[in-house]
Amino acid sequence: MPPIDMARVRDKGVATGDANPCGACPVRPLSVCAALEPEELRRLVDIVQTSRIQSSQTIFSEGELAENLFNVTAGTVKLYKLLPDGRRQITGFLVVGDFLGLAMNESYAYSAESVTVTSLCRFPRRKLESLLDEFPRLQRRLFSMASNELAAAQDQMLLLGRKTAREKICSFLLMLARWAARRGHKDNPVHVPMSRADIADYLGLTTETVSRTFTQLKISGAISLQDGNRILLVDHAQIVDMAEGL
Amino acid sequence: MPPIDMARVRDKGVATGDANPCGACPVRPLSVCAALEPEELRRLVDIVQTSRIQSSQTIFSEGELAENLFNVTAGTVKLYKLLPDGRRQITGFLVVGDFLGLAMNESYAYSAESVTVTSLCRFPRRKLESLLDEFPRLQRRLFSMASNELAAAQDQMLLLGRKTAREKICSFLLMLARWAARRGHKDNPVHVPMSRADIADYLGLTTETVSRTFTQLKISGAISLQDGNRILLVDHAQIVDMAEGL
DNA sequence: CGATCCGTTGAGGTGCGTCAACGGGAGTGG
DNA sequence: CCACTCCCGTTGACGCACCTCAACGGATCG
Repeated sequence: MPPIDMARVRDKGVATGDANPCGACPVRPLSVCAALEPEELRRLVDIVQTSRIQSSQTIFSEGELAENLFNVTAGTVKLYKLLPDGRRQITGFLVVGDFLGLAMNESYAYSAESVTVTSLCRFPRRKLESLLDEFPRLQRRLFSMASNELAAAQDQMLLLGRKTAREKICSFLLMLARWAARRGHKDNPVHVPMSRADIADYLGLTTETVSRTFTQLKISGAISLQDGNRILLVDHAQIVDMAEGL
Repeated sequence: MPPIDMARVRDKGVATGDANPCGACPVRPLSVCAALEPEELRRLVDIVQTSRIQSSQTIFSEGELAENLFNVTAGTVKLYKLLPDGRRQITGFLVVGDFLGLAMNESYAYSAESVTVTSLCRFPRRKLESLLDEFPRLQRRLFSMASNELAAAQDQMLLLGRKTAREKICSFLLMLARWAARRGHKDNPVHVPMSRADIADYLGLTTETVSRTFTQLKISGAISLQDGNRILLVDHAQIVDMAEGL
């Protein structure tokens, strides 16, 4: 997972971007840049660089000086932290519309890596921060996103600390379905772009346990594993119940 | 744990507050209200009500309409979420200077309860939000606090998902020491205001495992359990290592 | 066609949960 | 003052959910 060559990212961004890439951006309603005034949007366009990266590319690493913030416009990104001996916890997946860099001071608090082919808008941090001072609306939007992230983080703590493997897997499937619905995709069967190892590190399990739990759910008739990394939620109500331990 | 009588809270607040309680507030540097202009501070005073509550009092419950936000000026508060069968995850402890209500939309995303005798500043949510629009500085401060909370949440996910019981306990002790240091208290021995049950529900363990792990650390010579809920960190460097799995 | 990666399955071990008992401190009432 | 209860922290015995280690098949790729 080599780090991204930022010069190349910038070049590709210029190459793929048109004069006003944000004006026609189809995912704007989902993003930070939703509900900005035309004037504000133009100022944002001035500092943004779009780019497209392959899967398994490191976007930045924990502890690095945080010079750029990103908005995900396509694909999936994972955030993770490592222990010295290599144990990994994935703290979140980002999909279209999510903002990358909410939790940081001077340095990134986690590493970020693309799971699939991914499109990003890159904002130099200094410039974005001065825009924040000029446009309270933008700051308000970011604060609101941070609040939502915090609420999601609390949910994840409940999952990690108190749920069983089966409850974790069911919660995870429902989260994927909600994401798909938000993007306007069909949410059943649900597409699972990440590997078993990524799922395990997100849920605090091992790949073996993830695999076995999927098999159990399949045998019990709750789900059906389809090709193309898709999972059919056969008994949706039962999965909802199992996600909460009922 | 009966809910607080808000009328009584308000009355006590009026009773204990003086004309400009914030101007002389000793914990202001730690709080949201740090670095506000005198004019801004005066506007904040207009909407704030201070109160003091006993331990084990419910401040609000998950799912309730979020009508008030709080600032903790003394004592300790715990935030938690419950599963239908009663399993509990404490998602965080708040100490002096912490803001209560960062993660919410219309409703509270978790329940809040006092651990010790606690002093609170209460802000009606609507009024605080309109102040946010007027004073970007205030909004900036809240956003910064939310960012820090998010980074802390990521750390907690790593702890819950990937650390062993001993690593969890050592991380917890170091967190308490950092809090004490921030407050200007001596950080060794460290004061532990919460029960074993609260520690367990914060770390994703049971009270028995918490107790056993403390005993192990005591036997190994890393810590010493003192009376008055205090724990002496005998070998601080070793505890730091153990917290990270080294 | 070997090499590598990924997902699955099996066998066996263990860290932590469960259940139970006990002691000390605090509050309560006689 | 004691007797009683309740709550909390500790300790022991035991069980199990999940981890560890290992093997295997299918897919992808040079």
